[in-house]
Amino acid sequence: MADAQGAGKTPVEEQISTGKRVRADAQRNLLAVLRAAKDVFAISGVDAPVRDIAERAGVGVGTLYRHYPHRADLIAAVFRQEMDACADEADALGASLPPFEALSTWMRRFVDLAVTKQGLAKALHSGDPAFEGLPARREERLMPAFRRLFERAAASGTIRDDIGSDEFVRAAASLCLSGADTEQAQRLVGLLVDGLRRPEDGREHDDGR
Amino acid sequence: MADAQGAGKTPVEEQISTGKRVRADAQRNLLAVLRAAKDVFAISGVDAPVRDIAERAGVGVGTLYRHYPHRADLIAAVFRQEMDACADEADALGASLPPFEALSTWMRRFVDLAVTKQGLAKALHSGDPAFEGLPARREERLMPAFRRLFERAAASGTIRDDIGSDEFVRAAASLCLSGADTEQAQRLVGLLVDGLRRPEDGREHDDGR
DNA sequence: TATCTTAGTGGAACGTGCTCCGCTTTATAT
DNA sequence: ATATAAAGCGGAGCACGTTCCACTAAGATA
Repeated sequence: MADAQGAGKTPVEEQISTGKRVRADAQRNLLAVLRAAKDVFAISGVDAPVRDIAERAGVGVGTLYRHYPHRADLIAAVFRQEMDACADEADALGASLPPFEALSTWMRRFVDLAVTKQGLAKALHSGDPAFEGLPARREERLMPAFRRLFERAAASGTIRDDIGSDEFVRAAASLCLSGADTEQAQRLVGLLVDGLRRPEDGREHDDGR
Repeated sequence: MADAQGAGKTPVEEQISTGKRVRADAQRNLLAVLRAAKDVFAISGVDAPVRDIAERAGVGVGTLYRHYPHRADLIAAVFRQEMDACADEADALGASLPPFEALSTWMRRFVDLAVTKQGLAKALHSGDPAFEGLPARREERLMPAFRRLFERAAASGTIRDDIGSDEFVRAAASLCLSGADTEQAQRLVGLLVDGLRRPEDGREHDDGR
């Protein structure tokens, strides 16, 4: 049995970190497959034919299987990749936009990710070992990136101070995972974000009913 | 989508009970498929090719799919069938053998069933709606049949009175489901059954260490 | 630069699930 | 008994997953 490399490292990282020689074309192909898979999954869902992915990546199916022996490996790799990208973007937004705008912009990005995850939810809960590392990755990479954005907004005084970052993001996630499509989820989470914004001074609204 | 008929009724029962006309050949084929599936599952596991089952039953794959649109339907039907047969046998044994012998003989039969179920365990816990009715069936048909045997043995005074029927059968089941093969499970449950037998009068063994 | 070694490639080929539809068999009406 | 309707049958055919291995070309060696 091929060892499922799980969600801890990409195959390339794996190979590099274990000191093995990695051919340049192999790296290229790996990346092409990953990108193709991301697209195809988005278009046709995670049950899309392997051949479609291989074709889009411009490689043979054999190559695809070489890198990702099981479909779950590929799904995990794509998802991990997207989580990382989303986390990176949090930092980028934090460095380029004012606190509240960075947060609200990033939340839209997060919704995209979370809605996608919906389709993966069944797979995620299948107990497949390939998915084992994903929750940890979320906690260790995605959530901290989010918290930095949130806390910066909090420190700037532009958001309410009676909502915790964790409960906020959990609420957003549950909106996304409740069966809504992207449009609807964006709208609902948008409400949440608006609600988070601290009212303008002197125009506080009456939340005491 | 064809309606999964679940584990509540066999398709034939379904058709008869809904007053629909059922052709004789359809009934024959249905039974043949069920028997073939039982055999093939036993030989090759529940992932055996559909074609193998159809061939053994002497029907085309189309016929098989007509009766059991999803593999889970077939598995559920086979398993339900076996549970019922096992329950029926409890009553038959109860009517033809002395209390303790009836119980101990039936326990061997039960082990066969339970060990088989091991292979199905993953499928059972997959959440497939086809399996929904099975646990209920076990409680409503198999367990009562067992309890009748057990209580008859208890009433006849041939077994200890400090063990409940439920804990006893649960213990037996857990021995079967712990990864043992049939041989081993039979031996272990045999121990359990021997332990259940009330010691001969005047030759009580010292269980107080 | 020319040669060698072998990691890596790609796609033919095979096994399987599942569908589709022309044909067969059964049951009913006459 | 015969004709008619349709339930049911079976297996060819297609899509897909997965394996296998002859071939290609990247990188090491001299």
